[in-house]
Amino acid sequence: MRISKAQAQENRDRVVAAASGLFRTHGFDGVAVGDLMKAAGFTHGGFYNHFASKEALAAEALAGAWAEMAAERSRARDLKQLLTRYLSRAARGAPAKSCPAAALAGDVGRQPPAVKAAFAEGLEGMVQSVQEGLGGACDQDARERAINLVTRMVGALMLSRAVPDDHPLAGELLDSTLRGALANL
Amino acid sequence: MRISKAQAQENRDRVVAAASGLFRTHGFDGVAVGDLMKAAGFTHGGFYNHFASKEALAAEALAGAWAEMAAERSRARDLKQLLTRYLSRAARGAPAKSCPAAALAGDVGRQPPAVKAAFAEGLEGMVQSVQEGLGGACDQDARERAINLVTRMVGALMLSRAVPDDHPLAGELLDSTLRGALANL
DNA sequence: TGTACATCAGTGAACGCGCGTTCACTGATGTAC
DNA sequence: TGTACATCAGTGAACGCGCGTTCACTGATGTAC
Repeated sequence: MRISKAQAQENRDRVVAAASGLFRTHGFDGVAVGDLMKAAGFTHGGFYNHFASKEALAAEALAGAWAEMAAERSRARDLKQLLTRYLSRAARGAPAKSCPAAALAGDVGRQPPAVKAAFAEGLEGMVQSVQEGLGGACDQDARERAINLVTRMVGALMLSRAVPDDHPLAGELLDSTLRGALANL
Repeated sequence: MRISKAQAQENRDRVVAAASGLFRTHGFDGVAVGDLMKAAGFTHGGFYNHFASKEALAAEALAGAWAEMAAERSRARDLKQLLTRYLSRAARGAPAKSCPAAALAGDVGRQPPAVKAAFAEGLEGMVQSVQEGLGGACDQDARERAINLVTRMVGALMLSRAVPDDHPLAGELLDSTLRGALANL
């Protein structure tokens, strides 16, 4: 049952979107090709009509997740609002919709070069947009400050998720990092 | 071919030690029970004489990795030396021997409670020993500063590993974070 | 514009493979007498 | 202290299962005339 080219493209996009969320929630190895296709509303067999491999989709889904994040960053009023949202309980509990770095950096470290490259590109975009939020200065110092902010954000969110929900550190990591980061703006 | 109790305990320790390194390098899902036993010099069948499940070993190996890290922390002259080593190229390239948080925080976020609890305990120890390194103050402010330092360290090392080896960010994340952290001591 | 045929997105069964775990077995160790 | 037997750490084959990927098939879409 062949469908129109436009429909096929839309279906493909649906798979990438589903993968973008599922990978962030369960990790690359925690989601099977069949799960991805089912989440998009299809059966697993058609997967290879669209993607060369699961790995190829991983790189694409990662890029898509970064694009989502970039859009959300540009919707933030200022850096303070961005940080407050980033280091929130809501973000901690919704990895599917939040930062790819905090959700997948560990996994990506063990992925093939294509995935690492997609990750690096998105991360570079995050650093640059944080740097812009810092006031627009483009010198070396501003970039260093941006990188310092990014490493704190990602580290705190990731560590908070690694700790049991009811452990004191779960909230403390978010709150202390937010306070510390805001104080340094 | 039964062996002595002392020997059995030593063998068990060898498996935990091997797991501690392999898990940090390849992630929990990246190492099979057979790989672990082979690395310790055994065949896979005997695994369940020592451990209830792979998950049980994961929690134990994580605790072991944290103990290793704690020992290394106490060998450092001061916080400056600790940070310099933590955020080094050598540490980036040797996950098997370096911080469990930077190597496994992502994985742990998707592991069962027992593993998360072991992780949290080790992380709390890291926070406390960094706080001690900050000068011994025990007030709330000192703890917050310690947490801010820990999130930066872990975030930077993890992100650096997620980026291709030859990408500018790989070194930049380590260097900028180190400079920024040292400036804030 | 209408017709005949090639294309190809989606289906679901099937593939080989590696995984975590179980099991019968071995034989030196530990123990009861 | 010596003997007989139970224990159990380690072996390697086997288990069921889920994975990524392949394949023959379907039938509406796209295209050539």
